[in-house]
Amino acid sequence: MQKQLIKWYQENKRDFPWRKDQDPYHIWISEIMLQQTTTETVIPYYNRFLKNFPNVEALASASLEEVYKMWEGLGYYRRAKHIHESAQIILEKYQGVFPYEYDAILSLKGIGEYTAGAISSIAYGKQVPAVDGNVLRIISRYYLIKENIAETKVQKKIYQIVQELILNHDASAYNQGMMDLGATICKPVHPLCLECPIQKGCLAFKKKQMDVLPINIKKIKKQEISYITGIITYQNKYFLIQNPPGGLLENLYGFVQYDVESPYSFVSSFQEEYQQNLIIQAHIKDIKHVFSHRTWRMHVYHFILDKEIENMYTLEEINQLPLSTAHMKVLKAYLSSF
DNA sequence: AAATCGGGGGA
DNA sequence: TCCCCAGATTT
Repeated sequence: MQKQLIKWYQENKRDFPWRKDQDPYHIWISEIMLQQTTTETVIPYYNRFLKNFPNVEALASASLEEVYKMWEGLGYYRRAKHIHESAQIILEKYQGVFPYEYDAILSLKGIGEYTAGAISSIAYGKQVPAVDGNVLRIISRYYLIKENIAETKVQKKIYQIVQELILNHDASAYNQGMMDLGATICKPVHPLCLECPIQKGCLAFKKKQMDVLPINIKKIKKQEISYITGIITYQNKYFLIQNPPGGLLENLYGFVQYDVESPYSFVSSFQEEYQQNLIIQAHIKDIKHVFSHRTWRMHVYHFILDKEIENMYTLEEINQLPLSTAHMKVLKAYLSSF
């Protein structure tokens, strides 16, 4: 099936800004952004990022906060920290040249087996698999693998299969072809088998099992947290905190919120933490924000301080700070409440 | 092996 | 509501 897939890819490949050349820096940035993120979402972020940080040196010499700002809204913010850290490693350890060896690439921060394979094959033409969600799904269907693709054991098996498939073939075209096939033809639901270039050898199509494969069972329990979220102002300034490293939305800025029931409890909690008194001004809005593993219910209130304290910012200053999407919603709700 | 880490879009 | 998306890292 390799030849049909590669031929199909060469004739039908999608046009993306990161497919204009094979510069490893470009491939790297795109692959990091594309982790668990759709291509349509990435395109504007990619273009803006390269405009601001055109090469490794520019990225390495930027501040972490500037990189976070470019990442604002894209999610999985550790990627921004890792990409910045890796740029500095490339500068110091590899004289600013993106490493060529697979193991060196894999050892960079934020690069796992998939991303190392994608960069190695696309930028350098190496014979390495790049097994992502698309490949797991396509191979599972093609070979009628009725095992749970969420299991490491099954993923290793599929990696081996792909490794043999790409021997003596164009791995770059194969890997990218699988991604395009998965996105446009061999989709998770309602695959377009009649248009598929590798339909002939596909066992799932032959056995009419394409709608039940792949089997992908992962248990995720989503907890729901209810917050009072405080927009705390004094005159034209807003009180913001920076999230501590290691946790959710690390290093991003946001409003204070406590896991309490009422705005009165919020005032008490704030008094205890910051030794400052607050006046409850108004209820703004209730906002629901869903993450992959938890849900926030934010009951947004406006509070007023009786003087200016540390960590207060004007709207102009906030524009320069990276905020999470959740708290960007909070700010917009407040500004549109007048 | 399971948990953690964002946000958006489709059905 | 549930699932998925060019996954990686920590526990």
